[in-house]
Amino acid sequence: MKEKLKEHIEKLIPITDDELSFVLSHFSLENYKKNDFLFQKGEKVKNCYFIISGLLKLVYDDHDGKQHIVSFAMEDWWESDFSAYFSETEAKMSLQCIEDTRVFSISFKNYEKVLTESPKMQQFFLKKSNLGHIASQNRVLSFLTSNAKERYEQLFQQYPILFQRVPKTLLASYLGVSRETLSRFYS
Amino acid sequence: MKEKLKEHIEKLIPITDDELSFVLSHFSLENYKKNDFLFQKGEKVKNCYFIISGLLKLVYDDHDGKQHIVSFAMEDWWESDFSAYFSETEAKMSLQCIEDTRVFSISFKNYEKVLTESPKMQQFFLKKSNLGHIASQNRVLSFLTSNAKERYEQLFQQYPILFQRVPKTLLASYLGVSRETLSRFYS
DNA sequence: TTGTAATAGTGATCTTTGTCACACAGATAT
DNA sequence: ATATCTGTGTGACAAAGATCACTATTACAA
Repeated sequence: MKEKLKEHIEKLIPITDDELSFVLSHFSLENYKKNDFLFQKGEKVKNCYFIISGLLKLVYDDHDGKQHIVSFAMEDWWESDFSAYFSETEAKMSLQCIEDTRVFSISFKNYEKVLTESPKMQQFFLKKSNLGHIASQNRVLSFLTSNAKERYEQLFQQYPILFQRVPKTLLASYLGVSRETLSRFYS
Repeated sequence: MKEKLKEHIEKLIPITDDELSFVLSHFSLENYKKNDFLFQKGEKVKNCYFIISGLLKLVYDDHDGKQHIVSFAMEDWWESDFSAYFSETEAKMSLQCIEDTRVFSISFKNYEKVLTESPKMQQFFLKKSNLGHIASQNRVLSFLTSNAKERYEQLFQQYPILFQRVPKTLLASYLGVSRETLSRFYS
């Protein structure tokens, strides 16, 4: 468990065991069951999560009650409603388990503490944030350059595992296409 | 000019004049004319830019030769092909002036130097990166939840100034809609 | 075990958006 | 001054995708 986070951090920044235990002391280990919410729309978002195992969806509910999946979060991902987390306000999205899930959770206060006391972790979070920004920009790009079928094929190439773990209906609402249209792409 | 960058930084992090001059010594002031490229697809991306005045487009050219606008960059914005900049590789996008433009430019080496020697600037860039990530995610969300006309209206609400400074053809390619369809939205 | 969700596939039809063709105005260069 | 390029609007038609209706299968809870 601790190893998982250590390996994850060391992909970007080398870190000693001492530093790691300092960092870990600011996280708490939490377990959730399928369909549990880590937070819901309208609630204050107190935590950011590192996913140790399991699978989640970050969902936006529009005015018609339709669900839109902003992202799937898997092992080794960080997830939250970052807008709400960093500004300590109410979530406009919900984070819900698709499978039983285990996470390390960090409060905003602790996040700030880790940042100020560990330059390495600040470097780590900066790199991580840059990568997140780039990933979102690439997703924008796929909406600009590709039609629904192409986006489906790109997703299949990038995360084939999702097609085994996630109902097609959810994939559709991640791709921005109706479930019927998605279904016709592979029939 | 220096004032502009100082005010910009201080929106997120207080900074002394000494720190500012240290930071500024790592930037260089550059001027470009309408249609000039700051970098083009395929070139190494050596710099990241803070825009003092003017207007730019970050463009992705697809295999059919169609242009897609990933973002417009205005006064007070930071822009680059961040994926290429941070990994010191070739641009997959181009950055081109829509108007005459004045920027502060910072090389990747200098960026890293500023980060390691100024904790405040590291804080600043972290916050900035988080905001960039959130903005991109919101753009994804608008593709998921809204049709072309709604996206057009959202853009008009958020950046009315663009509609005076940018040809409709470019707005269309930012919104992910054909120029003809865009034209029909307000006629 | 039986009834109820949730998931998935598919035909028919409607709506949105893209593409092609053309006209025209304004800017810019020679 | 005139030719050329850019930007824009619009009609006609084609294509992509959404919606609605119905069916079937599987998973799961009482």
